[in-house]
Amino acid sequence: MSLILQNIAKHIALTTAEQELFLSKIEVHHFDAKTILLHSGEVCKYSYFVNSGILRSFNINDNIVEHVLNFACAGYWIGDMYSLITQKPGNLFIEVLEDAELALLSKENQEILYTEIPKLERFFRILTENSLVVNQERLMDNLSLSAEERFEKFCSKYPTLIQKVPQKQIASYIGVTPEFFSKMKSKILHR
Amino acid sequence: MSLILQNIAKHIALTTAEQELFLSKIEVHHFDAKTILLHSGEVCKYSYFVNSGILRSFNINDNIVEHVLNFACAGYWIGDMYSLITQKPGNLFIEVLEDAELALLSKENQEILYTEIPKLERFFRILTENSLVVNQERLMDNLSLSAEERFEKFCSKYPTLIQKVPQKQIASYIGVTPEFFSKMKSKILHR
DNA sequence: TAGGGCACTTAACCTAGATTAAGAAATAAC
DNA sequence: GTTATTTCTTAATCTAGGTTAAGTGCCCTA
Repeated sequence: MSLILQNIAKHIALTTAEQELFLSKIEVHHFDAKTILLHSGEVCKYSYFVNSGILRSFNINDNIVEHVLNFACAGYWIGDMYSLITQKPGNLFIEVLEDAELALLSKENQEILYTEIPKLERFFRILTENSLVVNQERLMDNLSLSAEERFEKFCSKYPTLIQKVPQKQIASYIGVTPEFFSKMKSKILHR
Repeated sequence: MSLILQNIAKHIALTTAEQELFLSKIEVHHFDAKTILLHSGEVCKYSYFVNSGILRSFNINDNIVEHVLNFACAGYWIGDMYSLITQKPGNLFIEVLEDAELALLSKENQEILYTEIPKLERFFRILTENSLVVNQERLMDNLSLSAEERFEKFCSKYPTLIQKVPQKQIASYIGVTPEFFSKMKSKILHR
């Protein structure tokens, strides 16, 4: 069974017919690393489910500094939630960091699926709740932990990412400059 | 019509019977300022909808420093989302800051309502999506804006709160110490 | 009406992390 | 295989915001 159906099955039970309907509403595509799926200023039309590869969402401040909002690897969804909801231009970029196979669910198809398989409201509610919890924890961590502690948490939470994404992006995710991150890293190693 | 039904009506349409069913599943109570509705370490049993008054959720770090996660005034929901979802002990406190009338929706009744009025899945999905968007923006703000800029945003977003909640709690919400907040405030005034 | 706490202010000093800059190492491009 | 570009490191210097501490005003409640 496809990863996305496994993902759904963790929270709700779909009949075979519903599964087929769901699959008929998504498009699976391959994207090369460095592809930008969404630019700041565009309206986000899709939720992206990651079958394989790694993506990130980020914004750019004053045309200079990047800030990573999220990483997504296999089994995760990613998108610009603000832009998806409002269908107004967002300020996020979504980029492929490592060659990826993605399942694209368009906003329109998502709405169609909600009416045809109301159970999916439940699925996406649960998904969103979980994201919210993770986000709230990260927010509190940013308010209360040191950069080093945030890095430790990142390591235990996303052990696979550390080898795979450029460390300046991890620095950005935990909220420090690449230079400070490098200093911190060598400080940790030398003890 | 009660505030909570108006709130729901913004996103989904309930029949009169459904409205009555919904109301039968919530308890409306009055709480005095300073009441702690939820302590860190407890399992959160209710979502709280604010009819009037002001609440906040916060955690306490190393038994010393408070960090405000959210304020809630009339028309807002508040709870410990992590604990509500998992039904495990959370680390948030929920406190009444200003005498409040609250509608309490227990986790069990919420689940019952989901089965009896499936449309409510949609309502709470939308609610959670909106919270997530707000949270993500706050996270990015904490990564990219100065304390002063965060304060300005807070002022334009929650103008009513500034007069009503102790400023050390606003300081905590935007992520600075009360001392620095005070310094910053007088700097802003003197120009 | 006193007095014990909070909330707020002010000021001196301190530090985690930013900035700037320049070189080394790794990737990518040709 | 060489050059160009990006990433990472190191180090000096700087600053936003933290810490400590002492003092002021203000509810409270007795």
